[in-house]
Amino acid sequence: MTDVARGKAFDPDTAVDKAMEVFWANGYAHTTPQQLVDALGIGRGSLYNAFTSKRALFERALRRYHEREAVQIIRVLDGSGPPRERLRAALDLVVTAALSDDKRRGCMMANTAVEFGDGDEPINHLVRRTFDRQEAAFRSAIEEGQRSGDIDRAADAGALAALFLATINGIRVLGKADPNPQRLAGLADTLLRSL
Amino acid sequence: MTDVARGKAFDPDTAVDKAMEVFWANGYAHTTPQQLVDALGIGRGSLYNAFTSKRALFERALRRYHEREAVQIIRVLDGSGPPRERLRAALDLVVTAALSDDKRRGCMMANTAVEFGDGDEPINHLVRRTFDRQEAAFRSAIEEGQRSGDIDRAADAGALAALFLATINGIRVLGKADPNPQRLAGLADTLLRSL
DNA sequence: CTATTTTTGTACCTATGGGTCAAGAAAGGA
DNA sequence: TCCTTTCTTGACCCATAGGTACAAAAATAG
Repeated sequence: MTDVARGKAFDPDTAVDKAMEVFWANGYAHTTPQQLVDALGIGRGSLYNAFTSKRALFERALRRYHEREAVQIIRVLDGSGPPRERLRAALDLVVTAALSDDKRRGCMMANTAVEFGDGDEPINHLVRRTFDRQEAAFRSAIEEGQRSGDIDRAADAGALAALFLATINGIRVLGKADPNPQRLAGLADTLLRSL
Repeated sequence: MTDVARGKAFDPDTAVDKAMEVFWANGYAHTTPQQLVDALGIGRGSLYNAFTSKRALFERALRRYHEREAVQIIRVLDGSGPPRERLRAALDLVVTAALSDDKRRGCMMANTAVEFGDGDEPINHLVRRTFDRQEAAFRSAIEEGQRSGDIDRAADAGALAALFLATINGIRVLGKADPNPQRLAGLADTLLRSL
């Protein structure tokens, strides 16, 4: 066998987590290599050696965000218990996040959607997938509620799911501008009442 | 009288309009002085002489956006005709904009809210004011509908207005990621049906 | 202990960002 | 006509962004 070489001194996985925090809080353009170096606690050379480029690291961070954060809402929706309550829990998750987010980071997916638009296909693709999945989860929960009779069967579950998706993203935007409980706290109720 | 000097060769008002387009399409961070120089058709020096800084020009551009674009929705809501129809027209305005926006510019207010968060008070203030006014306009229209009996009087007009505001901002975000008519076209209907 | 391979960190590099400035040009008054 | 004032322009400037190069260090199989 050929000789085995030195191993990494830092855990790349943890590093991606830290990078995620930085990008999440600052956005892509407003994040500098220096901030990443400081946050990850490794040298500049190691950073580029391990992650190739700022852009590539961002993509990994965004993917990580999807796995760690964006999926939470899906888990809640797919959970057990009455569908209506799951819908409420999902909305509450978003509202609570918006209100307790003192750094005003918002949602990294929404932030990225806004910052990149269609400017970068791989990234845009990730964002779309996240939105699509969340929408699908909303839809499943709504349809389940319809089957169990909790939710009006005449309603268009797909359309409602889209409305839920739009609303949570709206909450994220409003939270960025003004995390005002007066405005945000009642939204879950109001939206649920319309079912 | 003191001597009169050379007049400006360009119209600052028109220039702000042009700057608005650039910032709207690219965001603040992704806009370079060079792009502004090119778009305004004036020299670099003139630009800084007339507008002081990129930041200051952005603020003027954002203010202009408020006057020119963000107010449209308020005008529609404050207009005449049945309140429900005005609400629909306002929502349609946003949906149509999202779907026909081939540059994916989205809404400059929402974009700015996301890009800056609370990072810049004067700018954040502008964004908040726009949102507050739009929310108030939604509320007025809803209350008018309640008085005329078109809308359930038991509903909380303020809460509904917040939901409308969140929804239009959500539409803007979704439009950025994926201007998909399947998802967006029905939103106005769905939301109105909940009244 | 050594040969091999990979990591590490710092010094370095180039391009661009955002901004300033000096030298002329227009426009009216004396 | 010359003067004063303000505008215009392109050349210039500095700091930072984003990334590379390379010498030193470290880890492991033998």
